[in-house]
Amino acid sequence: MYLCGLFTGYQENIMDRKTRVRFAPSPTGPLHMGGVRTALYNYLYAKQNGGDFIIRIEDTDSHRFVPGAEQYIIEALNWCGIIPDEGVDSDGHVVETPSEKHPHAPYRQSQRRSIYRKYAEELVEKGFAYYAFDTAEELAAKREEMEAGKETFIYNHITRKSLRNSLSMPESEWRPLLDTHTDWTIRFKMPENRVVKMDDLIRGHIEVNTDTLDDKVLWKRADELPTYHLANIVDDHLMEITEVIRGEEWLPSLPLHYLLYEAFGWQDSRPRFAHLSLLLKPDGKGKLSKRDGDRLGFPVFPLKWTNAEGEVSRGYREDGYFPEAFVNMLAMLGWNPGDDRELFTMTELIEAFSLERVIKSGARFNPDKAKWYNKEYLRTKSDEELTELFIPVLENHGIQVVGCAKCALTAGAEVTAQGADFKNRIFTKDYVRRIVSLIKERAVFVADFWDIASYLFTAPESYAEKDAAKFWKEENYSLALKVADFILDFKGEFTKAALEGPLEEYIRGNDWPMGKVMNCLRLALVGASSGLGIADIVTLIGKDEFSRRIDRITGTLGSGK
RNA sequence: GGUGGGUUCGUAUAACGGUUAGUACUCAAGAUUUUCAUUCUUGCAAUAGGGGUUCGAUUCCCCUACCCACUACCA
Repeated sequence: MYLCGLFTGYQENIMDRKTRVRFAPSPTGPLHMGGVRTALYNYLYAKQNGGDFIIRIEDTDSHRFVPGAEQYIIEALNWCGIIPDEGVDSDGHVVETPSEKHPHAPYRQSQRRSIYRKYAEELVEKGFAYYAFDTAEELAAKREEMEAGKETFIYNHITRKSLRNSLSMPESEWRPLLDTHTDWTIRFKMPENRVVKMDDLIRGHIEVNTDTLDDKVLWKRADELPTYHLANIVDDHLMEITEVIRGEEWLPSLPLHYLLYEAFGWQDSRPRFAHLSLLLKPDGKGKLSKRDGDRLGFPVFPLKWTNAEGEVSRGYREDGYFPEAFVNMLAMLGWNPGDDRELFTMTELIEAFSLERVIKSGARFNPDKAKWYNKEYLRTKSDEELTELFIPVLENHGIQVVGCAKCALTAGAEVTAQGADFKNRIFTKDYVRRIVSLIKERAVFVADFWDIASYLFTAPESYAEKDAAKFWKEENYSLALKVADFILDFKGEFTKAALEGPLEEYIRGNDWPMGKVMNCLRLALVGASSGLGIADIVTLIGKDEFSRRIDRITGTLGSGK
């Protein structure tokens, strides 16, 4: 009866509370895409439940701090559209002083130092923890010694008696050490032979015997900082976190965390836990690492990162991925909506997400699928938007884009009716937009536009040998030149719609081989036997440029007629 | 080694204990097209192995194998 009452008390308590989840990264380097996924799932869960998504920086390891990592993490999440409700201000800085919107500041654990010591000592007073005076060297030696005898050293109820701590020594002996020594720790006194019963939102019921666990360090005197375990429980409690959604690597520490909540007397408000599986490398075995990205040619980080040694790691953003595509791809790696839908906006993800449908097993990352997502998102973008994105790419290739024909004049060029000045490499935005609308279905990234359509901005500099050998034959190009003349003499409106029909009629009417003739022209215009329809190309580049390209190829490849 | 978690086509995944085991990516073939690409159609391809429970197991239980994590005064 008593236990039953406790249980319902816990349930009611949790049910009444506003959903509050946190993403608590350690600023030890750039945020891995697996980390982004964890943040995303937290965010989706919070928003679905009308709750808060909180950022907390877990920088309790002073030795592993990496400058810039914190800012990187915030910027990466921001790029993904994962916007925190609490912990980070609108300028992207971690909040350091409490306010109405950020009542639990500071959100950086190194700035919450003073909070943790009293909690650690409370545990000692209650008998759930103790002071340990063994130096790191002593423990390492002990560990080595036991491993030599093929035994595993665990700091637990068996070994702690023979080690230097407040449990094995008389108080008169250890008490003074608290002042004279500066490298003692507070360790959790792991109970003997107790089965901890836990529930995970994704994995279900789990039981672990405490005899397999060790007395974890909770607080370090040397730097006056807690370890992850203590800081995490204290902060989650203080920040009123309702669900902890984190990586699988934390599952083994869950019993400790349960026991800590119990020791503090917080078991009734303990958050619920969900442990996410890891992201695995595309091939072979093991988890996804930066090396796999380098080896297989894809980013593992959301944003580009340069480390202290100057090594650069590519990012999804810099590689040309749309954040929506990246987020969508990540969401589907380990979760599915239960039906065949694959394309989701953030809003749709918030609606459809559920922890129940998160997959337990590790998910291999598939770079091909990531590209497919980008391709799908690329074609949903408007021509205007894509044009704006394409312009910087063009500029990198020495192409100038102007707003209109008049603007071209002020830029010292005169564009054709189509909006092109090939000599000065100046084109109107409208010209670019027409091209974008024609080629966007062929691309995965905006940067691909150049590879696909450079011939619409500059004449080909070389001609694909294989294609030339196949199509540039006397019987073909003599006919192609006649077709070129037909196009040049075309009196109707010079648009694809007007030209296409008559052009085809002309060739078929003469009973000429359509494929061969067209590819001859294409070779002259594109430099290869690929690309848009001839009518598209010529009406885009205009008669002058068309004629120039025909002349060039006859001199280059032809018999010099 | 110990503890915990996991295992459906190559990959991501679907399937109240009853399906010809579905879908997407990749790959291949075909159709369309003036080429390429797109698009469309088709195809290849999976329940790790062994025991149970059951009329019936991808689904529940056990064992084995394999994979992953943890086993730090790191998170």
